[in-house]
This record gives sequence, C-alpha cells and structure tokens, in this order.
Amino acid sequence: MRKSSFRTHTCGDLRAEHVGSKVTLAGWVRRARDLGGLLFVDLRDRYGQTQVVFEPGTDVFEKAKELGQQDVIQVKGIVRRRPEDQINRSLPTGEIEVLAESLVVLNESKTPAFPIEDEINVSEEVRLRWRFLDLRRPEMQKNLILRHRAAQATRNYLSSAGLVEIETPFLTKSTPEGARDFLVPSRIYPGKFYALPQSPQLYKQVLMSSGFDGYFQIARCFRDEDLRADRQPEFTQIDLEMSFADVDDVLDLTEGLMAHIFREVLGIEIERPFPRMTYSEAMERYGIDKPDTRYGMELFDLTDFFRDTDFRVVRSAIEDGGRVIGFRVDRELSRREIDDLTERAKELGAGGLLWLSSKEGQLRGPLAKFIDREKGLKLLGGEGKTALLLAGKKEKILEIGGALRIEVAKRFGLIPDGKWNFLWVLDFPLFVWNEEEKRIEPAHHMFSMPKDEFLDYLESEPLKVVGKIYDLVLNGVELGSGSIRVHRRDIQEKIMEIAGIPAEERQKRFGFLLEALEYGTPPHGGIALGFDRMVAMMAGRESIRDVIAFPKTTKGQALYEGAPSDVSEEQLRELHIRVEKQNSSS
RNA sequence: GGGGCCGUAGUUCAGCCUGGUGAGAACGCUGGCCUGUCACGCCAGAGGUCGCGAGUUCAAAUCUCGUCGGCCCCGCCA
Repeated sequence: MRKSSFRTHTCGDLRAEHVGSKVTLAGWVRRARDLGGLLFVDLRDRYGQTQVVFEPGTDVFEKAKELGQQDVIQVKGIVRRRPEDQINRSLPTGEIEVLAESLVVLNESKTPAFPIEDEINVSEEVRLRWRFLDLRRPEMQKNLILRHRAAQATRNYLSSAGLVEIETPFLTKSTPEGARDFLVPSRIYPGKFYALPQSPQLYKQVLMSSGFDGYFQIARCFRDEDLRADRQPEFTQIDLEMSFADVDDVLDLTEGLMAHIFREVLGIEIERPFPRMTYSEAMERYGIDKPDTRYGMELFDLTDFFRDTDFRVVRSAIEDGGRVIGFRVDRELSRREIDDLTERAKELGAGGLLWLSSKEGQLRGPLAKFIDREKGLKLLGGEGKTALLLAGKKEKILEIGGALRIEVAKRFGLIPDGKWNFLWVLDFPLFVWNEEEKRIEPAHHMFSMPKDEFLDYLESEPLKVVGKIYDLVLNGVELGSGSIRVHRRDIQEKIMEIAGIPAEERQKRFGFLLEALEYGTPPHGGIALGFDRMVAMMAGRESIRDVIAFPKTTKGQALYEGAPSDVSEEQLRELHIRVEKQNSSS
C-alpha cells in the first residue's frame, strides 16, 4: 500500500483485528447521520467505507455537526468494535467503527449536482458536465481500474512474448483514404497540416522493416466520423505487429493475449482455440461479418422452396435473380410484434417482411395459402414457432436478415448471459465493388496480402481475391481486425493500382512505406484490437463512454472542459488560418 | 447527411394530447427536534429564464415553425 502522511489506513482497511488501535483516516464524507446526541459519518475513499462515530460533549462533536456530503476530512480516533446488534454485514468494515478524537476539514465541498452513489438516475449529460464527480462514484472507479488492469495484463503478456512497446507519432501525415482525418495546422509551414493518426498502421509496418521483430502499443487513434455508443473520435487500440509471422502465428498470439487478460482481470478461463469461420460462411449463416454465436436463429435459404410459388412478390424477386431467406424464432409473435419487425425490416431496406406460423396444424400468415401444409409445418418444425422470411436482391437480403436476427434476439431477450463467444472470421475479400462510384475499392485497407492461391488473379479478377485478413469477434462485436501485410513493393503497387490510385499519388502518399518495402522488409502481419470496446464488455457496459475517463458526447463535445472552443485571433494568425463566420441570423 | 426519443426546481420526473386553477411530487438543500444510525426519523422552509428564438391567440410550459443540446439507429467509420 502506498504510504501517505495523511492517514495510517485507508477507508477499506480496518477490521475487528484493529480494535483498540489508534488510527488516522482521510476521505470524503459520503453521508452524515446526525441523531442529535450522536453523529455518524460514512467516510469513503477508493478503497472502501468506514463508519466514524462522534460522541457529544466535545469540540469535535460540534465541528462534526457542520459536515456536509463530499467534504474531505481527516479523522484521528480509536478503532472500536460495534455492539453485536449494530454490525453492518454488508460492509467489509462493518464490524468496527472509529471513535473520532480529532477532526480536520481538509476541504469543504459544495453540494454536488447528483449523489455520489452507484445506483443513480441521472442523465449522461449531467454526468459528463460534472465528470470529476461522476468518476468519484465507486462504479466508475471500478471501470477505470479494470481498464488499468487490462492494460497491465496486455503489457505483461506481449512483453513476455518478446514484443517491444514503441510509441509512434501523433503528428503525422494525412492519407485521405478511410476515415476523415483530424488535422493540425502547421505554424512553421503556412497552409500545411499534420494529421492525427487513424491508426499506427504504416509506422508499425516500417518498424518491422527496421527489424524489431515484434511491436506493440496501446495506441490512441483519431477518426473524425459520426459517433455512436461504441465509437469515440479518439479511441484506444491494442496494436501489434510481428515479423516472420503468418495467419496462425497472429491468431495464436492474440488468443493467448485474450486468455491472459480475461484470466488476470476477470478470473475467467476462455476456451481455446477460438472457432473459425470464413467471411462468406458468416454472411450465409448470419448475414453479417461479425456473427453473435451466443444464440441460434441461423439464416436459411428458401429460394428453391419458393421457386414455383404463386405468391407474386416472392416469385418476381426470385425471377429478378434474388433470393428468399429466413430464420425461425422459437416463439409465437403477436400481430404488433410482427408489425414492428416489418417496419424495422423496411427501415433496413427490405420491401417487406413475410411470416409463417402454425396453429393446431394449420398454417398462418400471408404465405400460408401458397405453401403446401406438410412442407410448411416441416419448415416450422413444431407449434409455437414463427418463421420470418425476406425476399430480394442477393447481397442486400442477407444483411437485412442478419440485422433482423439481431433485432429479434435483443427485443425478445434471447441472448444468454455469461457467455464469452470469441470467433475468428477469416478470408475477407481484398476488394469490393462500390456501386455508387462504379469502381473497385479496398474492402479493408490496402496493405493486406492476398492468399497465395489468389496472387495470380489479382489483375484478372480482383473482386474474387481473398486476403490473409482476419477479424476477431466477441459476442457479435468486432473486437479487432488484422492481416498479414504485403511486404513486397511490386505486389503493393499492384494492389494500389487496382484500387485506382495512380503511380504519382502512390508515391506521394505512401512513398515512405513503399521505399521501406524495397529494402528487405520481412514478411509480417498483425492485428489491432479495440481496447475501449473490450474493456466495456468486460465491465458489462453498453457504452464505451463508461470506460473512458473523459469521453466526448455524440456530437463530439467535451462537456466538462468545454471543447471544442474558440481560439484567439492571435492564435489563428500564427497558424495562417482565417475562419469563415457562420451566418447565424439567416 | 437522414430518422426516432428527450429537454419543466440542484437531480429524476408529472403537468402538454384537450391553451386560461397559486407550475406540482420525490430525492437533495437550509433551519429546528432527536444518544446507535447505516436510504436514520419527525417538523418547518427556501428553491423554477418551463433549453433558446419567432409565430398563432385576448391568453402559450401546453399549439406551429426554427434553432441549440443530450441519447439511440441508418449512412459514414480503409
């Protein structure tokens, strides 16, 4: 325990064995209960809570009457056993109390905007405005301490594995692909800008070229995109890269890291090896590239089943080259529930939602009269079940089905607690077709190596090329993404060319990487894991804001310190920046 | 960029649909009483630009439009 000249023990230390000893405690007044002739104070710090009792007839007693919540005080006193019938079993320190002999008010506190307690009903806006008070709540302290321990476990494990922690720059070069960059104007070079890194991707590859063999960093990343519960403009990744590594090497190290973190921090043993699934299998079975395997309701294909149906909507969808897919829910859905889901399906871009159920051996739902009864019952597999079906264009319909499957699972509480279903999704395509811009673009990023058997198809059929790319998924959340990288300039240039980047551009933006690839860069690969998401899941929180000390709101504001903010004319002048004033009167 | 929910005492909310009554409750806060509390109890009290702006109306917390902010979803996030 850290030494402190203000206290002999923390507020979580004292037990029956300390009875009779003279102690000094320091902490925050959680609550003062003034009984008139007797006064109790619950004194709290990060470590716990201890009851201090003030008895009448002394100056100390009179002074204690003035105490308010969240005052910081120092108390000297004698530890004494509480009367047998006054023991508080719900408190580790509940067997004892400290009889105060002296009291020093180190600092008074104004009345906080909300109670400093775990179970509070306060808007997040107010919590963020008063973040330092919010973080005084034991629950938030627990979250951040859990985060700290996960970071420690990460450092220990990866260091033991021989990886070297190396910091990479925050002031770096803007590369317009991917997310929007945060820019930092250069004072020395008018009109030029640094960019905050979206990830240390290029640097870590160059470090492999330098021969470090293994690198890691708990790295801050910046992306100027719209925010969500699980997305902040700045976030943290466990970033790692290894030389002379192929897919299995990275997956194996990552699994080891996850197992270590979960063991050290939560005391949970997770099963290894993690299951693996290809991207195309994930899309077929779950309609998403990050399947939540904690529950079933897998998608099935009914295109052939309905090929000759008289149901016009379905038939025309199939004739247009589309598919019919569906999944089965093990319960009956009310009219209202189906309407809600239909609306959701339409929001997601479906034409509509079809359903089928049965009652006393008779099919029900809009499809009932178009399906042979026996076949329909077989499809449902029993009473009390509902099949939800979608028809439409191939690519789109699986995604909608996948999203609807998740919606159903959430809405009807079909997701089991206490499961940690890790999953590797492998073999992502290198390129995808962008229908809006009518061009090929990288599906992931441009530095991933094609699988050996696809190298020859790079030029002829780029859209068929599968890369050595892998995503780590936990309970349906994408925790991380990585790949084996291209380590040869000729292949790298080819991929960039296919992605539509002209030679001159390639040199301008990625010259420093391409150059390194010409000087003996070894085969290498790695992964980046979303640290905030991982910690949030470990802490059982929905939002990563609950595991970040000072997060931004969904509109990118820092409510406590008040950023972004205006800057002085002088600052702008130095940076050679003129701001166009928004016309607020119009 | 689009959609949804929300904005009324310090906090969490009711009131709004169907305009007009002194804008109310709980917790917190302040004062008083109380010697074994631990959500202490009892009594009394203070506390509100109804987010902001405009409009409709004799009259707006309430209706309309705009705007700002919080949360969630879609797009976006290599």
